[in-house]
Amino acid sequence: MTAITLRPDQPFDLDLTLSCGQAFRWEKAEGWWQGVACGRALRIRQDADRLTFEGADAGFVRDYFRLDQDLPAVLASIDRDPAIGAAIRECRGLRLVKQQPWECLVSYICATNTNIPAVKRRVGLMAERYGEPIDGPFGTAHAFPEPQALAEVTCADLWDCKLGYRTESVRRAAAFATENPDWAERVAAIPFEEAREALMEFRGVGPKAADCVLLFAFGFFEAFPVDVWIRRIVGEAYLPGLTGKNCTPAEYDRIRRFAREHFGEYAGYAQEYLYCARGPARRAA
DNA sequence: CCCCAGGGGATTT
DNA sequence: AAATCCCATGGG
Repeated sequence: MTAITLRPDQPFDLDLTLSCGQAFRWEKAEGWWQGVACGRALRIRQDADRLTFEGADAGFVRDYFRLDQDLPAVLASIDRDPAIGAAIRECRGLRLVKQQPWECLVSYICATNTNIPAVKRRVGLMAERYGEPIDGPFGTAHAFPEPQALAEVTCADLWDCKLGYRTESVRRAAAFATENPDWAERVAAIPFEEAREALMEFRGVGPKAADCVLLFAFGFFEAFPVDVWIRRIVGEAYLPGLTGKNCTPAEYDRIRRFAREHFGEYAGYAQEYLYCARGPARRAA
């Protein structure tokens, strides 16, 4: 068991961070969050400025939760109007965790046209069946499977992980990542718009999934994923001219380019704060 | 039971 | 380029 004390000038809210839907392998039980991240089975809780955890060292925890990113500076940079200002006041301490590209890519392929519990189920089944076992603080957990492990799974068995019509997309991504193990390094090394195009070469990855992976795994904080909630929120607060119910490609581009201009280089943080403050989690609660 | 959720791809206009 | 349908699953 390890504990670290958070700096008073660097807010962090573990509950908001893990419950806002950005990562799919966390569950809260009896006051503790437990999950698997980057091959570590981690159990962690927060009491005010104290973080207590087991399953990883302090360096990993700081890195995964981006505790060294200057959050007040980020929030100050996006705080440009009353709507985002309210979201910041409500969700201060929410941080974007640093996910692994491969797991994040597959997770968001599995997230198309579906809800968060279903994504968790799919990712969990793939890990449980094909991921490396990890002895951790809550029994045997499983790492997310490496590309080769998934590439060797038959379509029928992948289908049985409840992937549905996404099965073929995951299978192709696994084959590609097995043959091109440096794919993520190459995406990380090129400019944002090019990286976005590169991710959309994957079958099953469109604008929304690409923006999520760019934001959550590659640290492209200007990425602004647009789902129906964000579309609704942006339509109400910023772009009242939005028409129709569906987000057409042209409309998607209009929203994300507006956000990049309006919020600046950390537009992705604005997206998370708006989603967290006014999206489905809050309305349900 | 039906409806909603609600992303990407294929097809058609 | 825009509109329409379909895909498999989970939640209300």
